[in-house]
This record gives sequence, structure tokens and C-alpha cells, in this order.
Amino acid sequence: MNPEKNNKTVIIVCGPTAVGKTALAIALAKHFSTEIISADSRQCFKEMNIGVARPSPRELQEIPHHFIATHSIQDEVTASSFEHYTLKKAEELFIHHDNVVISGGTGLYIKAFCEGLDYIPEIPDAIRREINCNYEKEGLVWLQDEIKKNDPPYYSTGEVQNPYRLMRALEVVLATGKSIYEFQKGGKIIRDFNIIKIGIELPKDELRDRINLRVDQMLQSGLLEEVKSLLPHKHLIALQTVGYAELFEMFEQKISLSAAVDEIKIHTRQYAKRQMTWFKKDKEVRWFPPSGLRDILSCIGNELQ
RNA sequence: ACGGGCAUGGUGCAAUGGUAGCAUACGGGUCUCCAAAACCUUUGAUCUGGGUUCGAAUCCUAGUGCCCGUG
Repeated sequence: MNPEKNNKTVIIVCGPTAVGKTALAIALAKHFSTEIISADSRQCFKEMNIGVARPSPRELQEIPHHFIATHSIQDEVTASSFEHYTLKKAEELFIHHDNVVISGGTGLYIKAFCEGLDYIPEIPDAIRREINCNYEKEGLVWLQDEIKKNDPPYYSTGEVQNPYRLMRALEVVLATGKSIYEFQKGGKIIRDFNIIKIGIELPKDELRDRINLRVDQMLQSGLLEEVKSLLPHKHLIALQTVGYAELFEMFEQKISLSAAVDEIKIHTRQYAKRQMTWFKKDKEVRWFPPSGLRDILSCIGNELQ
């Protein structure tokens, strides 16, 4: 154990969707008699349940979970707010526990928690709304022109085809008068607790089967009703989500149910692949199969010695 | 069986007789704040045989397969 740290440890369980993180995190939390903080950018919304594979009521009862169904899709949840929420929650849990389990598939949130984010001032709502509004009306070219005028360095080296990045860069420069680059130092904050990262993976074929099975089960469990009830909010970013976006289209008669289901399976697979790309890049992650609880415990034991 | 139509990457489509493109999927990747989002990127095709032509996805012909109509 690193002597500069206190004797507290966060065990991070990460990996692609549908690989079996929830069950493993619960087993770990039981073993260490502790609780779980979810690191999932969708399960935190109380309006979303079946489609985001929220842990079952029984699982939630077995081990207390945090950042699950704690927010509304109307709320603004960001990597930064996750960082602060989770740091505070971990601190609380460390009063009575030596270890805390964080489990989830949102790589950016996990990174924000482990390394911190550079400080960028909050952006006034009015600025954000105006940018959004103009972008919807005028499109990508307008964004590119605005960035060209207001933040030339970003225009020449940033992702100028990516509207979200452009809007972020633009809101920062309009709100602060400075390029977003001046804030992004890339500095890593060293936390005063230990962090052990456990990655869960499966062969591609097996993950694919699990994804297909899970999508079918979601439909049997009433996903259609859940999505239908959210139709009035379909414009919210939180609902631009695999399993919801496709069924919104189905309810609007744009595609058939079977086409929507096929697309959900494809998009979930693509999402899982992006998650793997993200986590594989992180060399601190130790990889195990979902059945590898024993090996994981011995790995953690070695780290803690 | 007869008549008509169609045949182009895995899938859906485009291409006056003159560089075979687009979308999507698949593969690879980016990502410091809406991230289950958004974005970048590699590969990959003219059903088969013959003919016309300087040149054929395109025109002619035979075959094969599929679709529609009639029976």
C-alpha cells in the first residue's frame, strides 16, 4: 500500500455493458461489507429503469447502492457533478468502511472521479440555451463560424466536425472570454485513497449473446411501456440513449418494432465496443472474466497487503 | 408453363457507353465535463458465359436465381 495514502481503498469495477458488472460488484461489496456507488450516466435517472438495466429491487436491497435513481432526467448531470457527488459519498462511506466499490460503464465519469477534471467555470444557462438554439436553427456551419471568430486555436486544432465539442468550446469562450484550451491543463489530481481498477470482459461472441438476451428480456419486462411513458420528454439528452431512441422512432411509426429491436441490439454492441476501447486504454485496469471473483479477491488482496 | 421486371460491397440503394459512388453494418480509433452522446477512420461489390465497342454495371445473347401478373 502506498504510504502517502490513507488506508482507504476504492475498488472500481468497469467493463462493457451486459458483461456482469452488477453481480460482481455486489459480491465484492458483500465480501468487504461495504456499499456500491454506481458510475453510470443513465442509471442515475429515476425515470429510466428497464432500458438501462438498473439493478433489481432485490439487488438494491441486498447492498445499498448510490447514484441510482437519485436524479431526474430534467436535472443537469455531468462528469463534474458526478465527480463531486462521488467524492463526497466515498468520504461518507469511508467513515465506517475501509473499502468502497464503484461499479459502472461510463468511462468519463470514472476518469473524472479518479483523476479529477480541470476547473472550468459554470456556464450561465442563457449562453448555453442560445448556442443550442442557434445550432438547431443554423447547423454545424454556424458553430464552426462562431468558433473560427471566437476561438481560432480551437478552430484550427479542435474537433470541428463534432457539434458537441464545438458547442462546449463556444460556451466556454463566450462565458469566460478565454479559449477552453486555457482551462484544459490535463493535470491529474492524486486522491488520498487507493484505487484498484478491475475490468470485466468476455469473448466477443459471448458478450453479443448476453446483449441479445438482455434486450429480449427488457422487452418482456415492459420496456415498451417505460419508453412510451417518456415520449413527452424524448428531446432530453438523457433520453438520447440506446433502447429509448429506437423505440421513440417506433412509436412515431418511422420504423417497425422488429427493426427497432434489431437496432437496439446493434447499437448496444457498438456501445460495448466503445467502452472496451476506452477501458483497454487505461493500463491500470486488471482484467478478469465475470466468473473470476476468486482471482479478483486475491488480486485485491495483493494490492492491499 | 407463358408474359413482364430485377440482378452492384454483409444489407439497402446510386451511377448519358467514359475514374463504380452513397447510406448502413462489420473492423480500428478519438473523447476534460449533455459521454448509453458525439466524432474520426480502414477494408470490402457490378450473378455466370459469350458477343458488340477504342471503352460495358449500362447495349445484344444464352444460362442461373429472385419478384410480379396470367394460368
